[in-house]
Amino acid sequence: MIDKANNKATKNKITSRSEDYSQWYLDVVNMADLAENAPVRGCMIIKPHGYSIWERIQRVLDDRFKETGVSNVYFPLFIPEKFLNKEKDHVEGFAPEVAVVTHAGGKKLEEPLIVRPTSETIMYDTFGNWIQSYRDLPLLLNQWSNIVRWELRPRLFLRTTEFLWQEGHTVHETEEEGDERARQMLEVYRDIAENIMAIPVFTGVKSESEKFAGALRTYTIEAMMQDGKALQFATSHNLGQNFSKAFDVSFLGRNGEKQYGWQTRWGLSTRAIGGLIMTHSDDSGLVLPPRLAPTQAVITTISQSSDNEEIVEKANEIENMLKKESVRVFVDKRDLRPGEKFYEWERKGVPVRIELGAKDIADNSVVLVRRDNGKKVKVELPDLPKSINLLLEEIQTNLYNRALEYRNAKTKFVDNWEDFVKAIEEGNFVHAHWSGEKEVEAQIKSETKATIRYIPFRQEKEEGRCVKSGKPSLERAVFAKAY
RNA sequence: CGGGCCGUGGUGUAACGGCUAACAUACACGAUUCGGGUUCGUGUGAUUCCGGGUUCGAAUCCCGGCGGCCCGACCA
Repeated sequence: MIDKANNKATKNKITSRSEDYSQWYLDVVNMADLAENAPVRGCMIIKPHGYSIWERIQRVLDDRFKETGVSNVYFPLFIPEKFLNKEKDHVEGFAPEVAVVTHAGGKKLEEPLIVRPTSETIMYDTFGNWIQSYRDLPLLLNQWSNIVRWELRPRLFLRTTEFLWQEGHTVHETEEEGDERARQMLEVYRDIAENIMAIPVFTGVKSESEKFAGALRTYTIEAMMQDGKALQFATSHNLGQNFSKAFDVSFLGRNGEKQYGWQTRWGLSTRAIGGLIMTHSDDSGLVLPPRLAPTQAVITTISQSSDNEEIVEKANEIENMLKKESVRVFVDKRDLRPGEKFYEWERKGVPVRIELGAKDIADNSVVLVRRDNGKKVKVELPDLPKSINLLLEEIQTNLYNRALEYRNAKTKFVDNWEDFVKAIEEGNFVHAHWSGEKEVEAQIKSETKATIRYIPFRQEKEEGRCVKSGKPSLERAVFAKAY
């Protein structure tokens, strides 16, 4: 059963430039069929480091959310079907992919329940009751949950039928305040992506046809994967009053009159893990940036039965020494051949390996090996805490710079159709003038598979002509083939 | 729902219409070894997806079914 599930995952690929990652990431992640004979793929994250990468992301994000005044809540998994129907764009966007519960308790339900594909409807139905006055605002909430979307084509990590995410929902008194919040949260995501996950991202606005179902505006951060395709890493939506009017999220304003709230919604999902893998990993396995890694350093003992006890004791000593320095460290004292242990921790992406054997004990030192470039360095034991912290930061910076360099090389400005097609073909972020027309956008998509990833926030006004239609344009949109 | 490819031990593959369906890996036992996946031996494990047909003879060819994967529409 397990093997069968693994096999399916193996065929559902995530790739780097040259390799299929399937073989090794199964150590970190396991795919499970949630139901026999159903095209369902969930994504189960096992915990080789004591806790998962997703939990690390949760911790880091939660801290940021709290800093901005957001509280956590949890709403039900099942949503009465009628709720979904209240907002027109929203229902049109999600209806095709919701899973519906029609039977329960051995009986047919009078009103079907849907398994949440997102929680706007059930939350906003409640928000109306919670908010009475402008004094109740802003309402700043976040929910960590799983959701289900019956996509036609699931893809490991990037588009699984069930996935984990965080969805933030806020209500504000004014349009300006709402928009500011939407942009603020986008900035939080950018910060996490770049400074914690070492993934350089671009920020901007989605085009009309790419925006969230029911949103006024969708802000996005986009990353470049090693295969030249773009990945929408996270989004933040300014919902305007679309939902507040549909669900009566209203309050008595300062002027004594009834007003509708201005809402935002922002989310980041387990897709981010897919982005992480596809940004940094190499053919030997996962590569985790130190600030994110659940385990930052692993001490591998190299021993024979005669000196094993002494070496393990030393390893524990070093472990305690590093824990005092807040290094997340694990001791691998298993009696295996060294090579076997080395390969295993490499595959799991631990940033630094600390090798400890008889030779090291003899001269009171250890050997540090970097995951990002494989370089080895011998360190005197007293210098270890300082060296390892420096090394972890160096790896973090190196990973970011490496990804940034790659992305820069994969970002092009073009001004005619021929160059556009070529640049898309080669897998680039392509800055090009666009007439702003939906039809042209659709035509470009059908001819090249490229979609508008974002329209940059700040750009010089520049006169140009749409690469496809030739019509005048004042700004560039950024196109790419995307996941 | 359309287009393409494919179904062989647990897994990954091989086998011209012809020998007991082969190899690798995994697993079990024993020995050996330990600063980059030690080595050797022994062993367990397949009605070649299902049903029919052609043939002296089918994993292989034909028909039907079932199932899977990839590409497209949908999408965090």
